[in-house]
Amino acid sequence: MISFEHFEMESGMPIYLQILLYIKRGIAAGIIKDNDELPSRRVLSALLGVNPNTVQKAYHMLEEEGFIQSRSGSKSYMVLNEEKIEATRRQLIEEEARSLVERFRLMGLKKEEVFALVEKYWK
Amino acid sequence: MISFEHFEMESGMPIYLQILLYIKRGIAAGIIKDNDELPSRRVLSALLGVNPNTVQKAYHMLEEEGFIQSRSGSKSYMVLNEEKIEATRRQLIEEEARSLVERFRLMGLKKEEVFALVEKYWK
DNA sequence: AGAACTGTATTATATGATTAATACGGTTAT
DNA sequence: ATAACCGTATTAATCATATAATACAGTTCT
Repeated sequence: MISFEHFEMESGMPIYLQILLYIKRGIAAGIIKDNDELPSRRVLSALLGVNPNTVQKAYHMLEEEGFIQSRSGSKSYMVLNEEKIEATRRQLIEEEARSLVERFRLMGLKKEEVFALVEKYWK
Repeated sequence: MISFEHFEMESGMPIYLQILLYIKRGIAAGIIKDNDELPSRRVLSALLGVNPNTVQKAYHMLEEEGFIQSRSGSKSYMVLNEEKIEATRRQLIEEEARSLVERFRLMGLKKEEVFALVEKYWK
C-alpha cells in the first residue's frame, strides 16, 4: 500500500497536481513499485482532508498517462516498468534542477553558496 | 527602469504571484534598487502578454508590503532599505533551500548527486 | 447471499484567477 | 494648454479549482 505520510500541502499549486507530483516522485525514488496498491479515492481524500473528486482527478490523470490501472469495483494499482521509471526520474530531475539553478541565480547566489545551502538544509 | 527580460512564465502558479516573486528575487539579488522606476501597469502587461489587472494585482500587493510607492498619475518606484532587502533575501533563500532539499530527497537523491546536478545545470 | 467496500458519474455551488471594456482624474512633457 | 501618459476603479464574463451530496454498478470478503 502506497504511503502518503511524507505528503505536505503546498499553497499555490492545485491539490490534484500536488498528489500527482508526489506519486511521480515516489516512482522516481523507487519507493513506489510496479503493482503497488493505491489507497482508494475515499480513503486518501479523508486522509488528506480534501474532496474525493480532487483525488479522483489526480488518479484519473495518472491513469491516462499509463501509471495506474483501475477496474471499477476493485482497488487501483501501479503499472510500472523500467523504461517508465527511468523516463519519469529523468524528467523530474531535469525540471527540478533547471528551476532551482534558475531561481538561485536570479537571487544572485554563487554556485558555492548553493552548495553551502544544500549542506545546511540537508539534515 | 526595472527589466523583465529574464522573466519566464511558469505553469501552475498564478501570474500575479510570479510577477511578485520575480521582483522579490531581484531585490534579493541587488539588481532592483531603492528608487528604481517600475514599468507602468499597461506597459508591463503588454510586454508579458497578460491583462493590466493582473499586473495591478501584483503591484498592489507589493505596495501593501511596503516595497512600492505609487502616486496616482505618476510612475511607481521601489522603496527599499538595507533591512528590507536583507529580510527579503533571507526569507526567499530559506524557502527555496528547504523546498529544494525536500524535493530531491523525495526523489531519492543523495547530497552528492544534487551537487553534481547544480554543477551540470549552472551554465 | 449480503455487507462493505470499490471506481465512476452527475449536478450544483462557491471561490479565485484572468480577461475585457471602460471610465475618471492626476502627472508629465512638448 | 494639451496630448500622452500615469494610477485607480468598476462591472461583466469566463475558466479552473474545489467542495458537496448523491447515485449506481462492479469487486471482495465473510
